[in-house]
Amino acid sequence: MRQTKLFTKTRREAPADEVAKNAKLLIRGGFIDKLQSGVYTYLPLGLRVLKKIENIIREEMDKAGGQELLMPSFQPKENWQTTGRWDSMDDLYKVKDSSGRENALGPTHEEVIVPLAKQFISSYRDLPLYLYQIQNKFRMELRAKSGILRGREFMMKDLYSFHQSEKDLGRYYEIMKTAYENIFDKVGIGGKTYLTFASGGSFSKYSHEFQTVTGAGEDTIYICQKCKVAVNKEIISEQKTCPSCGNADLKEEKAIEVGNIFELKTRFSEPFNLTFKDKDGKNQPVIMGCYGIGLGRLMGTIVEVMADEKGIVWTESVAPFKVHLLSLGKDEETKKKADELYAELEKNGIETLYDDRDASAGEKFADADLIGIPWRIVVSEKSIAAGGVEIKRRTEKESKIVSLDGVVSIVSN
RNA sequence: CGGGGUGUCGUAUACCGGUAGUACGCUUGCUUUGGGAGCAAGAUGACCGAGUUCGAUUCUCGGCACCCCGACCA
Repeated sequence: MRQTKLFTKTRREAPADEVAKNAKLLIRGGFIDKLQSGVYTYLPLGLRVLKKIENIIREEMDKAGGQELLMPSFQPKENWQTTGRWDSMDDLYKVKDSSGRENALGPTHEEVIVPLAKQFISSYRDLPLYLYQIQNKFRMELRAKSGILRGREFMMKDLYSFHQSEKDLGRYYEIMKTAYENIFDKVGIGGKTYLTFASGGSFSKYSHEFQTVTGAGEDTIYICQKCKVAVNKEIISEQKTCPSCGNADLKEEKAIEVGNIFELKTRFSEPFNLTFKDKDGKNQPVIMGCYGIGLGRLMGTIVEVMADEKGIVWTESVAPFKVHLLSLGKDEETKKKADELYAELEKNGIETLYDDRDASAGEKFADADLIGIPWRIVVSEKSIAAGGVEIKRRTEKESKIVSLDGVVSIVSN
C-alpha cells in the first residue's frame, strides 16, 4: 500500500477529550475514528488489525471443533421474554419499527442460538456441538469509556457449546481454556494475561475470565505468585487463596478482561425447552457453555500493553503491515530503488506500507513510530552510499545496513 | 443513573460584552529533505434554543454532545 493513497493520515495531536492511551494513539495513527461515545469506525489501518485478530481467533475456534455461523443483530422481543431478559437486562437496546413491533439489538446471542439449535438437536447423537460467530454486539453502556475498551457497539466472538452432561461441558471447557491461551499468546499479550476466577453469577460457583494486566484495566485482580492464575476482586472475600495451588501470596494488579468462559448449564436450554433423547429414550436438558472475546477490546489492550512513548508497537501477527518502507529525499535514483524494493516485497507477499510521500525525514520517522509496523526499512542516498537500506525492528533503537537483495529474506523469517 | 467538568476553523489552543487570533493540517508558488522544514499568498470556525443587553462567541437559564469519578457491565 502506498501511503500517498492510504485513506486517513496521522495527526500530530490527539483529540483533547480522549484520555485513554489506546484511543489517543489509534486516532492519531489513523486506525479508528469516533462517531459518538463508545462507537468507533475502523479505518483501513485499524480494520487490517481487527481482521488479523479475527483470523487468529477463527483459527483457534476451528481447531477446537467450532463451526462458524452468523446470526442477526435484530432479534424478536418474544425470544427475550422467554428468557426473562427483555425486562431484566438493563443494557439491552430496544428498537421499534413503524408498526410498533419491538426488537432487541443483540448484546449476546443465546436467544437466537438456542431456538436455532433446538431445530437440529434431538438426540444424544447430535451432541456435542460447538457453534460460534464473530459479529457486532450492542450494549447500552451507561458510561462508555477507555476508548475501544468499552464501547456500545463492539465486535465479539461468541461460541456456544452444547453437551449431554456437565462432565462433557467440563471437558470442552478445558479445551477452550487452551484455545484462549493460544490466542492471547499469538497476539502478543500472553505473558501479561491470567486465567482469573470470577463470579459465576447465578449459573455456577465461578466463571473464568482472561485478564490482561494493564493500568488501563477496569478490574482488580489478585495474581498467585506461584502459578499463573488470578482471582477477581469480586470474589476475593470468599476466595482468599489461589484456587489452583492454595498459595496465599497474591499480588494485586489492575487488569482488563479480554475474554471469558462461562458455564451456562441449563440457564437457556430450559426456557426454550432444548432437550435431547438419551440412550434410554428419555428427554434430558442440553447442557451449555459460552465463550466470548471482544475483538476491539483485545486490539485496544494490545495497544495499551505494548505501546511506548513514541507510539504503537504491534506484534507481527496483528500488525496492519509487516514492513514500513520509507523513501527519504527527492533523489531520483533513491526513489527508483525504493519503488523496486516495494515491488519486490509485494511480489514476495510481504505486506508493505510504502511511505512514498513528499514529506520530511523527521515526519516519516515520527509516523513510522506512531503507526508501529514491526519492520522499518529506509531507502535514502545515505543508505545507498552505505551499501543498501537501513533496517530495524520497531522495538530496536539502532538500524543496520543490509544490501537491497538481502531484504526479503530478512523480513520473511 | 448520581457527582464533576468541557463545548471556538479539520486538529490543538488564545483572547474578548463591540470586526475572533495563533500553530499544525489544507490550497498555490518557490526553496528545503536523516527525527514532525522555511518564506509568501490564500480558504476554513464560536454546539442548539431562549433570556439579559444598544450589541452575546463571551453573562444567565434550558437542551444536546463529549470527557472524568462512582455504580453497573465483555
